[in-house]
Formats: sequence, C-alpha cells, structure tokens
Amino acid sequence: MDSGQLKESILTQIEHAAEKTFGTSPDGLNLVYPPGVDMGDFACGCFPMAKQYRRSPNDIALKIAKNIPSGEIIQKAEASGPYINIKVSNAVLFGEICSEIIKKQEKFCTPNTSPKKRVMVEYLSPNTNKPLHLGHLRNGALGMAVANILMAAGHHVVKANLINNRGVHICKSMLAWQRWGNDTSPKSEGIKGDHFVGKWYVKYAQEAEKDPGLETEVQKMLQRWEAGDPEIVKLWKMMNDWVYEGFSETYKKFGLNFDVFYYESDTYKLGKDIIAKGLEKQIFQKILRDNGAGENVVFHLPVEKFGLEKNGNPKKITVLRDDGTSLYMTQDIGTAILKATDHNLDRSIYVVGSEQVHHFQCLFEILKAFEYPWADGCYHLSYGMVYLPEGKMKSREGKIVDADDLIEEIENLAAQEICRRNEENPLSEQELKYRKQIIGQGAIKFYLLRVRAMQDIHFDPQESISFDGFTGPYCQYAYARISGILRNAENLGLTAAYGDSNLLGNDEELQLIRHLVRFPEEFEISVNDLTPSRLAVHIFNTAKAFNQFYNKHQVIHADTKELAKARLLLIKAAGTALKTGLNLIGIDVLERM
RNA sequence: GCGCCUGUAGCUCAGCUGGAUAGAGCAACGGACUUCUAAUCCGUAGGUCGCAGGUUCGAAUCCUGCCAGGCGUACCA
Repeated sequence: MDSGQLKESILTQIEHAAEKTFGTSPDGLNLVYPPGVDMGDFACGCFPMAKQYRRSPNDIALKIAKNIPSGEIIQKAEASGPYINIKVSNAVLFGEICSEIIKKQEKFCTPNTSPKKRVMVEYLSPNTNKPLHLGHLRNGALGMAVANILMAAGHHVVKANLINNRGVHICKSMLAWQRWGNDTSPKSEGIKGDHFVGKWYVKYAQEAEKDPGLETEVQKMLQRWEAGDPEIVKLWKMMNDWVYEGFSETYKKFGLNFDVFYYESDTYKLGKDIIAKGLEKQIFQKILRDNGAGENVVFHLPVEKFGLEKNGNPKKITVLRDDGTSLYMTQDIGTAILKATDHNLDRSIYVVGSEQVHHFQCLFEILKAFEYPWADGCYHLSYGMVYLPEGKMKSREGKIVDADDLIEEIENLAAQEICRRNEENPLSEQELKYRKQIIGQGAIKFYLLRVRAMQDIHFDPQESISFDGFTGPYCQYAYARISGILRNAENLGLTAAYGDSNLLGNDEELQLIRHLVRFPEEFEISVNDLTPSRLAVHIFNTAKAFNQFYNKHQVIHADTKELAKARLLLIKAAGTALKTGLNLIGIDVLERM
C-alpha cells in the first residue's frame, strides 16, 4: 500500500461513516495533516459539510468520528474542534509506506496512471560570444529539474538547447579577434574556448568606445556572413567551435545535457515562409513604418488580452521588417513550428527569463492564430533576475559571476571541508575530485532552485557557498548518514524488516514518516505547477526530519534488535526518498561525505 | 501612462486552489560530541504577513483601491 492508496482508504472510511451518520454522502471530503504528529497522522476538516448537513463543523466532526470504527488501518478517529483526526496504526503507517518506497525505488512518486505526453523543454539557449554566467546556471538548473520531473511523471521529454550563434553580437568578437588576435587560439593561450572568445568580445567593446567606426565594420561583417562569404563563414565556424567546446565542458561540469540542439544559423530564416502564409490568411497585415520607409508585416494582438494603444488602435507587434530581414519573432515562429513538427509535441516549454514574458505572450498568440493544435501546449516558464549585491548582472559592465569560476570556487570550498573531515584517512585525488564535484554542484543547484522561479534571487556569494542550513549539502549529508548506518548494519548482519513496524511511533519517527507520506503529493504539485522549488523545500524538510530523528534515537544500537530492524526500514525508505528527490532536481548523492 | 511580477522576522525566503497557535535558513545569544559522520541537534530572542477597505463563520491566501521596487511596453534579443 503506497501513501496514495492509504489516503484513499482513509477517505473511503470517512465517507462511509458520514453516510452512516447523516444519510447522504459528504461534499468536499479532504485530507490534511494535523499541526502536530501527536494529534494524528491525517485529518479531515469538516467545514465543507456544514452547509450540507446543516450543522456546525464541530458537531459534524464529533458525530462522524464516532462512526469510524477502529480497524487494521485506522487505529483511532477523534474529533478535535472542526477536524477529525485520524491515527493510522503504526504497523501500516511505517511498514506499508516504507516497504512500498523501497520496492518502487526511484519510481515511488510516479503515478500509475500518467498521461504520457510529448514535451519539449527548451532551456539555456546561450549566445556564442561569451562564457556562461550565473544567470545561465539558474536557467540550466531549472531546465534540468523541470525536464527530470516531467520525465519522472511519465512524460516523454525532449531537452532542447537553442544556440544563438549568429548576429551582430557574434560578429563583434570575430572582428576583434581578426584585428588583434594574431592567430592565437584557446589552445595556444591555454584558455577555455568560450572564455577566449569572450575576451575578444570585451576587447571589441573597449575598442568601439574609442573608435565608433567599428560599428559599421561589424555591420559589414554581418552582411558578409549572411551572404555566405567563405572567409567570414570560416572564421565564424572556427570561433563558434571554440565556444561550443567550452560550453560542453561547462555543461558536463554542471550536469546539464540536451537531446537536441537547434542553431540559430539554421533557423533564423525559417519564419519567413510562415509570415507569407499569414499574410495570405490575413493573420498578419502590412503597415507603413513610422518613418515612412516601407511596410512592416505586423500582427495585431487581441484587444481583450492586450488592450489598446494610446491612439486607440489595437496593439501590434512586427513579425517581419520592411526590408525582408528577420526579427527575433520571425525566427521564433519558425523555430516553434520546426520543434513541434520535428518531435510531434503536445507541450513546448520555454525556460527563459521573465523579461521576455511579453515576447512569449505574443508568440503564443500568433501560433494560436494559425490554429496549430499544439499552440495551447506552449508555455513560457519564466524566472526572475539574479542580482548581485551591487545590482543586476550586466555583462557589458563586467558585473557578472562567471559560471566556471563559481563552480570552481564552490568545489574548492567543498574540497576543504572534505579534507578536514577525512584528515586521518586522506582520500585519493580521484575520490576527492568526485566528491567535491557532487557537493559543489549540489550546493549551487539547490541554492538556485530552492526559491520559486518568479522570485528574483539576490545572490549572496557568502551564503551561496555555505553548506549550513537550507542547502544542498545539508540534504546530501542526511543521505550520506543514512548510507553509513545501512552499511554498518549490514556488517552486523542487521537487515531492515517490515514485521516490527508497530514498535515505531515516537514523535521523530512520526515526523519523518509524515514527510515520506507527503513526498508523492509534493512531487505531484511540482509536476503540475512546474515548480522544482516545491520539491527542494520538501527534500530539505525530510532531511531535517531525519537529522532530528538521528540525533535523538539510535538505529543500530536501539534497545532491541527488532526495533533496530524496524528503524532500518524507516531510514532506508527515507534514504530512497532523499536520493530520488535530489536526483529529480539534478543533484547527485554520495554514500560517504 | 498602461501591462505583468514582487512586497511575510534584522537578512534571504517558504506558505498564496481560504481553515487548527504564520514557518524555515542565515545572523545573535545559550546549550549538546568516550555514542550509527557535530556539514548535526536542542533552546532563547525576533512578525501591525506593504497600507486601507471589502467578501466570509474564518483572509498572509480571494476582490477593490492605494504605496514601494523590478521588468516590459511593434520595427533589440
């Protein structure tokens, strides 16, 4: 019996009791959790039934509770004000829930009846002119977590990375290298490829301040690129390859992976045919530009949703310039269609910062106007800014936290801590490297995922590298402790056992099992709302419940062998839950820290 | 101007499909290591849930208005 079935069974019994008491089956039956574990394991608030039965919730609770018989599952039902508190027999609560978790392992949250949908999660989508920064890490952590969560829920997920590898900004670093690069390369300079290219991007910005003429040079270069000038294309390819190589190293370090890459260089012209079709179908209109130079193709946004312009006209958005050149919107329309047809998508999730909410609202509106069946499945998963103590990150001003630097810094901190704890038996270099990667990554990802996506993050370097409190390493540590106990138990010939679960039931054990019971429903919420933060918080609370238990009670050295075995079952399930949860948000666990 | 987002403890945030005394972490102070890893645990202190109305038996949660900050506001991405 898993926690879902347990709740189902309790609800049924309450329903029967209500029917027996009042003659009709109750409205708004619900199951919540009492504030303290001493009050019971589940509770049912009787407010919704008040109208139906024409009695006070308190009275209803009292009468229904009396009609809930004690049995194998429900040990006791007791009214407490407007609530019916349910105490489940400890044998069932601990035995059934834990053995089910252990049996199902990482699938213990996966619903049996999951509508399998084809979902694309597009995330990261970097420019190839500079290295990744902290904002990308937030995006990456979110994207991976959401993809994992959807996969665990039974969906078919395609992780996509749309690489912005063309445009003026790309030409800037190309121009700078061409002028001042002296044929150096990442290899010759011993610099990671993306950082090397980023260096030339910065160089361009510096030089352009002194020499405004560079601006036209860059424009010329872009035109040559678009014309397919072999020299420029060759330069572009070479420098992009350097960046890709650098990126893939960072992806690997941060545990990001993708099933498909889309390159803007392949897709930037894609939307144009659709624009033409949209004109034919009168979805789009041609409108004279403000400067009278020519006619842009625009889309009029639905007034009900977007309101009117100051002049009283519907708001509009340009989808193609008068000179026929593409815009961000042009290619996004094309790419959306390409994605949907390539992968036969039901849903398409864009993990992109909240500064682009308007853009995506417009894009989705356009797709709907074309009546694509999948248009309703498009969703912009937006997230807030990452602020540094000094203010918003601005790459132009150099106020950024470089992704590679941050990862390295935190890994080094982890290494210090690991070494401190293993002074007597120093680890091999390989083992140290392995552990610091997992802990470092866990720290950063958890820090970025623990708050709601919409919430801006005020990045505090000090706090982010801390391993205390509400952090990834705290959760990893709880898991490592559990692993340690299980290892020791095995050496002593003790194994987790179902049979003696009725021996459990102190406050700490009840607190811990409650978190395990709630795990699947917290998972479900994070699936439905696409909120990994919800899961992160629950993982932390579970880890805390374990630590509280651990500090107060012995497992291996419990009073009796039977109690030890029962507790082993409990913590084994807790370990499974912690590992599963952490993996879902992209964080690995360690058997030893 | 308009739209969206945010406003909860000194700081960073949970809780927001209304329901039992508003929770965590950090920082501060005081305790707990001969004991399964102290990257832990316990305790103390800290809150007019931005403000004002409204709906309701009941509001941090829903509605309206206001205030503050952020982001955006066709022909950048």
